[in-house]
Amino acid sequence: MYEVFFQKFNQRTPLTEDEENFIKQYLIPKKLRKRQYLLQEGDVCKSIALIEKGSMRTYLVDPAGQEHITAFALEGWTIGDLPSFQSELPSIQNIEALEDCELVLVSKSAHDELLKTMPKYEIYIRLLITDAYMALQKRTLNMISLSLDDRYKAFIDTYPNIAQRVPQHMIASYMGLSPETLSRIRSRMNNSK
Amino acid sequence: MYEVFFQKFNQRTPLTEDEENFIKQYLIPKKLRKRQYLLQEGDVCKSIALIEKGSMRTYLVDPAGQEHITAFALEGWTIGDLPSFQSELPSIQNIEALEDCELVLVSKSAHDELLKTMPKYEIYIRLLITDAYMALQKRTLNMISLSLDDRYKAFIDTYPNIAQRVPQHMIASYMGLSPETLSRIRSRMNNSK
DNA sequence: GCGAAACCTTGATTTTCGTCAACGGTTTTC
DNA sequence: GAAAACCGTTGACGAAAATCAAGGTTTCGC
Repeated sequence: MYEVFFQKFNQRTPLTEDEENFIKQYLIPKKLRKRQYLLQEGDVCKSIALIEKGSMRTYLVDPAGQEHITAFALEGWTIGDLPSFQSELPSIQNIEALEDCELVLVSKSAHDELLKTMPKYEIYIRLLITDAYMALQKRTLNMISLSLDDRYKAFIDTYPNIAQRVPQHMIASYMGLSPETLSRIRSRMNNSK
Repeated sequence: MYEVFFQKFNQRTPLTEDEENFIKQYLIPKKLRKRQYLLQEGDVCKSIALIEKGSMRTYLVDPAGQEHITAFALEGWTIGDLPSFQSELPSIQNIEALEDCELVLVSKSAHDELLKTMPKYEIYIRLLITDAYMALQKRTLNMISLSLDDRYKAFIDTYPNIAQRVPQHMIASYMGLSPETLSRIRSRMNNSK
């Protein structure tokens, strides 16, 4: 239990056994079945979650009622809606399990307490957010500067395991495309090689 | 000198006078004339910069040779290329002064030293990156889910001062549009009200 | 103060992607 | 095990934005 959580933590910020045990007090395990929600729009995001097992998606519903996937997450990734988590205001996003999931939750109060009492946790969080920021920036740069074909290639290269486990129409949604267009990109790529 | 820097710092993490003086040792003032560069692609981003006065842009040149503006920054904002700053590897972005600028630089070594010795600096950086992440996420969500007209309105609402100080073709570039398309959006908006 | 850039707009044409629709194959579900 | 839902592909069409081109205005540099 919590294996992946502490593996990821130690990767960035090595912990003693005592420190691990101290943190464990604050962690809450949670299981979600496929299609269950960790967060629904309108609710406050009360926890950030590390995925021990399974996969999830975050999505947004636009004014026209269309869904747009904004993030995928696999084992070892941390998810949550940061604006809602920070502000304790209702979220506009949804987070749903794509497969049966085992999660480790850190509630807002636990998070605040750990930030206050444990410098290593503060460092860990800073590194986590820094990485998230850089990944998001890379995504934004790709979105702006690459052709569709190259964006799809970049996605496959960066996240080969997502491409395998997630239906294509969701990848299209993540890329901001219609499923038909992604299908055509793929057939274009197959023909030209 | 450093007024804006400490105003922003104190806003998030109040400092005593001694603490301010401690940090001041690490700060380097720098002036840039319009069109001068803080960072050019291929170089390592050696400092993060707070803008005391002036405005800047960050841009990327794509494989086809086209420029894409990825960020604007005004007084009180902090800029730099995080992936390059963190990794000390060459950057793929350029940061250029749009007006004459007065900057406050924190070098990588100063940054690392401050992180190590001063918990309040660590907190400040975490909050800074958290805000940057949330702003970038909001931009990404808008990009994916809104119509062009609404995206432009959202930009104007969020950054009215940028819209005033920056040429429209740069805003078009930031939004990933041709200048002509942005011009037509604007005339559409004027006609319908 | 004058010439040259830079900037914004408008029109005509082309390209690209979304939408609509139909089909076949696979997986779920009861 | 059959019906239903889901999924990916393909074709025809239409809408939206890019591109190309030209003209008019403002700003900048000397």
